[in-house]
Amino acid sequence: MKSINCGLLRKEHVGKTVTLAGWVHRRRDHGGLIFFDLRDRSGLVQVVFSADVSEAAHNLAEEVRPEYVVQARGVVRARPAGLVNPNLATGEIEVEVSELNILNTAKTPPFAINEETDVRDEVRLKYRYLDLRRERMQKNLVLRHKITTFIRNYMDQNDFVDIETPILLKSTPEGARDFVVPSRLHSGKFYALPQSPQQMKQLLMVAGYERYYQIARCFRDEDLRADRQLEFTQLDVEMSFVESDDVRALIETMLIQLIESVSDMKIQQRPFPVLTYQEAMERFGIDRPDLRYGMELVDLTDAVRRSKFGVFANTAASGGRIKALCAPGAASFSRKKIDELTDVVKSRGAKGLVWLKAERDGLRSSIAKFLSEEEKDAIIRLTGANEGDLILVVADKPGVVAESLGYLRTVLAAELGLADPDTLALCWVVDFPLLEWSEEEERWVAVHHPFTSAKPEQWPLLESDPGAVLANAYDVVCNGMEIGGGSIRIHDAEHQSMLFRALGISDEEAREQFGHLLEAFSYGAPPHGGIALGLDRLVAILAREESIREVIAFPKTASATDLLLNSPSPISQRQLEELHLKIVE
RNA sequence: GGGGGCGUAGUGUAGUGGUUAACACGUCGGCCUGUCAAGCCGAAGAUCGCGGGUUCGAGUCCCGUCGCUCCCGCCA
Repeated sequence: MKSINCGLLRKEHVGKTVTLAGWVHRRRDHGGLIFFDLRDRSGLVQVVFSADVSEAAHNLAEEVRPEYVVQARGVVRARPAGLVNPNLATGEIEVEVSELNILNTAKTPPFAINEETDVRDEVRLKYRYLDLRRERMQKNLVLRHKITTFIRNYMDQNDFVDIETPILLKSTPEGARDFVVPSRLHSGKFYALPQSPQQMKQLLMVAGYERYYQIARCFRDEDLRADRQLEFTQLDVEMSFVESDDVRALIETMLIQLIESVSDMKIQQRPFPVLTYQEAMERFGIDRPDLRYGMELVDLTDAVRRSKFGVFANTAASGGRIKALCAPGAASFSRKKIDELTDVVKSRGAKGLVWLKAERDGLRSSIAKFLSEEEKDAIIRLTGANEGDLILVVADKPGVVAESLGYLRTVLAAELGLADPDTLALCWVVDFPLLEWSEEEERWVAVHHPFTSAKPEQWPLLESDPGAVLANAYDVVCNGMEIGGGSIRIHDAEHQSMLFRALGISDEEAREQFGHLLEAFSYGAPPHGGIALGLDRLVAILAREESIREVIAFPKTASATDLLLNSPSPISQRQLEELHLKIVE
C-alpha cells in the first residue's frame, strides 16, 4: 500500500511519484491549500493538497482529522527557497498529492499524539495503544529493541546458546512470593512462574551447554515500584569453567560496546571500578553507590570521641560511629531546609542530624560551643570542607549511620544537581557477605541465593563465624542502581550441604526442595557461575527514564493492575470448577 | 500492611469559605494558496473522582472511600 516510508524521503527522491500511507499527525488548513504532516514509524513528511493539482484530493483533505489513516499518492517536490523546515529530517522536500484515500477515520484521541505533553498515567495506560504512538514511547521501545538485538548478537558471537526454560515451573519457598498457576489435570496442585531461571540454567550447566543465555521473563508477586514490575525481563547468563573475573569481563565488555553502539551517554570510568561491599558501605553507606559525584561519608569517630558534646562521646564509647558528609555550597540552606534533611535521616532510623556551616570565620553550628578548636579543625580537615559548605553528621550504630547518611547523600545530590545526567558511572561491587541474620526467622539466610559459593578460602569460617563469610558474588551498579548481580555457584555436594546446614535447612528439607538439583550435581557438575542483568532497568537508564514503565509496552500500574485490559479479573464458575478452586471471601 | 503527593472541561493547569468556576492547548463552525505549535473570527464543552459532614454558603475545611503516583516494609 506504500512505495516508501514517510520519514525516508529526501532530496534525491525529487521528481519521483510515491505512494505514502500513515497517520495524519497534524493538519494545517489554509483554505485553498492544505498541509498534512503524515506520520508512519519512520517519521514525518509534509504533504500538500491544492485544488490546482487535484480538486478531489483537496476536497477530501478538508474532511480529514488528526490520526486519520490515509494513503496519499503524489510527486516529491523540492520545497521552494525559504520554505525548508530545518527541524524535520524530510524538511527539504514535500509531496504534492494528486490522490488521497482515507483508509480509516479516527475519533479525537483523549490526549495529543502529536506533542509531548504530560498526561496522567491513568489515561496513558488506559489508552496505551495511543500512548505508544507518541514519539517518547516509540523511541524507548525501538531503543529496547536495539539493545536486545545487540545483546543477542554479542552473546552469539561469544559462543553462547540461547535456550528457553519453562514458564510453568515449581514453587520454591525461598525468595519472593511466587505467582502460582492451578493445575486442571492435578487437583490441588500448582505450577509457579519463574522468579528467575536460576535452577534451570544451573541444570543446563550440568547438561554440558557450558555457555547459556536467555532474555528471560521473570515473575515476582511483590509490591511494585518505579523500578519493579510484577513481570520483568532479565538477561540471564550462565557459564561453566569460569571464575568471577571471566563473567565480569564478558559483561563489562558487552556493556561498554552496547552503550557505545546505542547511546551518546559517556561512561565515567573504564575498566569499571571494583569496590568491595565493605568499602562501598564505608564510603557511600550503600551497596549500590552512585559514583557520578563524590560527597563521600567521612568517619569522625576518633576525632570527636572525647568531645564535650555528649551524643558524640556516648556514641563512640558504646561502639557506635560518628560520620559526616560535606555538601558543597549548601551552607546557605535555611533552618527549614535543614529540618527537612533531619526528617530524611530520621526516616532511616537516625535519631538526629548535626549541622555545621563552614563560614569565613570558622564553623557555625548549634553544637559549636561543645567543640574544642582541635575538634573543629579536625572536622574541617577530615571532611575537606571549604567556605560555604554544609557538614552534616549522624552519630549512631554503624548500620544506622550508613543507612541514613547513604540515603541523605542521594537526596542531597538530587537537591544540589551533583549527578551529571549524561554520565554512566558503572562499577562492580564484590565480596558481599554470604549470609545475613534474619531477626524475623531467627536464622541465617542467603544474601543472594542458597547456591552461591563462598570465596574458596572462606569456607572454613562457615561454622565458626557465618556472618563473616564472603560470597563469591558480584553486582554491577550504574548511577546508584543495581542493574545486575551474579555469583560463582556451588557445584559439589559437600559445600552445598555445608551451606544448607548453615541456613538451618535439614537434609530432608533440602532433598524435598532442591533434590533435583542436588541429584544433578552428583552426576559431574562442572564449576560454573553466571549473572543476571535487569534489562528493563538498563533500558530505562539509557532512555533517560525514571521508571521502567516507560520502556515496557504494556506495564502494570503501581497497584498491580492493567488499566487497558482491566486485569486482574474474576474467572467463571466453570473455570474455577475445572481448576478445582473455590473462592473464599 | 504503613507513610507522603496528586485528582477541577478531551489534555495540562489556575482558583483567600462568598456572583455565572478561569486560562492555554485541543474540539466544532466560518474565513484564508506557503504553513510547519499556521493565523484571524466565533461556538460548544465541568456532577470540581465518589460518598458523607461542618457552614447561611464548600472546588476550597473535616471524615471516609476509589484511582494514579513516590517511598518504607517486602523484593533469596
